[in-house]
Amino acid sequence: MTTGERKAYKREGEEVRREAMIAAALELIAEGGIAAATVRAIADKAGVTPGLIRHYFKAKEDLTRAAYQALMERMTQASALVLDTAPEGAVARLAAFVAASLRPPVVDPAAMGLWAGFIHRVQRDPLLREVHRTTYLGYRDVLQGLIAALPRDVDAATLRAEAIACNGVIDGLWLEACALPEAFVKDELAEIGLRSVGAILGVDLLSEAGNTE
Amino acid sequence: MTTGERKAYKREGEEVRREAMIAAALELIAEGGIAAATVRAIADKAGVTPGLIRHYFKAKEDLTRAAYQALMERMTQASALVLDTAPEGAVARLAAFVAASLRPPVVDPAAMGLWAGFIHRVQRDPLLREVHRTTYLGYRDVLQGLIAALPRDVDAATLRAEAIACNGVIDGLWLEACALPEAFVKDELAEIGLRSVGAILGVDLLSEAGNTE
DNA sequence: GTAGCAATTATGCAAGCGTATAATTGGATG
DNA sequence: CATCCAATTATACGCTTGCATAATTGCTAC
Repeated sequence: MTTGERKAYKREGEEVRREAMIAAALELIAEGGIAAATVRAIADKAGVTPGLIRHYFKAKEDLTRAAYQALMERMTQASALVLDTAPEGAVARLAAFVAASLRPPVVDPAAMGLWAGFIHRVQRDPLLREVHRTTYLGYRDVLQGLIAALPRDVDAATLRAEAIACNGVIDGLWLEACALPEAFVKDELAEIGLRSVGAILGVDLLSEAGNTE
Repeated sequence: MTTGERKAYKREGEEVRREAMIAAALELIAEGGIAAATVRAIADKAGVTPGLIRHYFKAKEDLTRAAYQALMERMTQASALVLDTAPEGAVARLAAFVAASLRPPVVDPAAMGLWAGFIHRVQRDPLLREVHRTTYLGYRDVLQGLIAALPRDVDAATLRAEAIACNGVIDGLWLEACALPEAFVKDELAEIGLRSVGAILGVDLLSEAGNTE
């Protein structure tokens, strides 16, 4: 049976298909690296045929760009989401934000592999570079806003330097938690992050965020 | 002229050829990403023919592993080198080490792209993973040794946490300096790094390292 | 010098890649 | 229920890839 029959299919809106292809590409890259995200594999995982990818994306590079943008949006949204349900008080909000950035699901080896896979292209493709720049500065601005709300008195230049420094701590610890998760005990890095950011800013974040689930 | 003539060559020792191939692979990955490091391109850059690669490396994966190990050794050696010519005094030595890690040539977009290109394989290949683990912990041990030499009184657990935190700051700032060099003015990140590490440890590193070349 | 072996080059292959183009078909429209 | 177009599938092409294997050649020992 089923000899030479054409595949049955259902028509979908453009948005649905594009998102399915982007999701499929990200999954494949996470699982097997950039090399695994071939047009055929993406089509397969998205439930379509390779030709359709070309129909929605002029070239594979365009799909790659869209996937990177989607990844960055997903990552920053996950961090910012914590603020919606965060307690009141500047110190507590900052603590919640820092801790959330250093715990699952933000800490996720797959996400780091994904992110790393794009870096080389980001360095060379101006469009990807702009996405990266915007995302990074946006994240830092949120952090800087949280720092500015602290009950302290600092000038603008100091504030900027503090935001860069805290962002650096968070990124660095995030990286290590993702890259070598078994080298640390649970929540060790979140605690270290709170202590370090607190030390940089001259604020006690640890007692305020003792049990943020 | 030169029709169908076989390539003239010179015999070399095994070590020479292996190193040439590894160097060629790293250069290609830095320039064009993992995908650019094909067997043919590597052979070309190393001045040999593709077949010779197979002669010295059972499979391309073996060459990849050797290249990663070489990269990691190169990166950590560059950081540790500063300590040989560093001034005396625990505070000054630590300051020199931190500052060196956040300035060229350690801060180098190409090196970061190279490092990122390997991450996915590191996460999956146990041999690469072990190389990563050893390198990371080795670097952190050096840092922890510098911190331990400070004129302070802390217990072992605190020392470990401090080393992790400082390593995180350095890594995070290194990452940002490499990824978005134009977003910071010269030496801005080195200064921020010194201030942050100093704040975490309760030591003033800035005045001690004002003009470290 | 010449014999011999390891180092090196040359050639070929099967598989997979991205892309182009042509043939179909689902589903709204009248 | 026939029409029609966009959405989708199918097929094919030219290239590149990693790898295997066979043919050569530079060097060294005698």
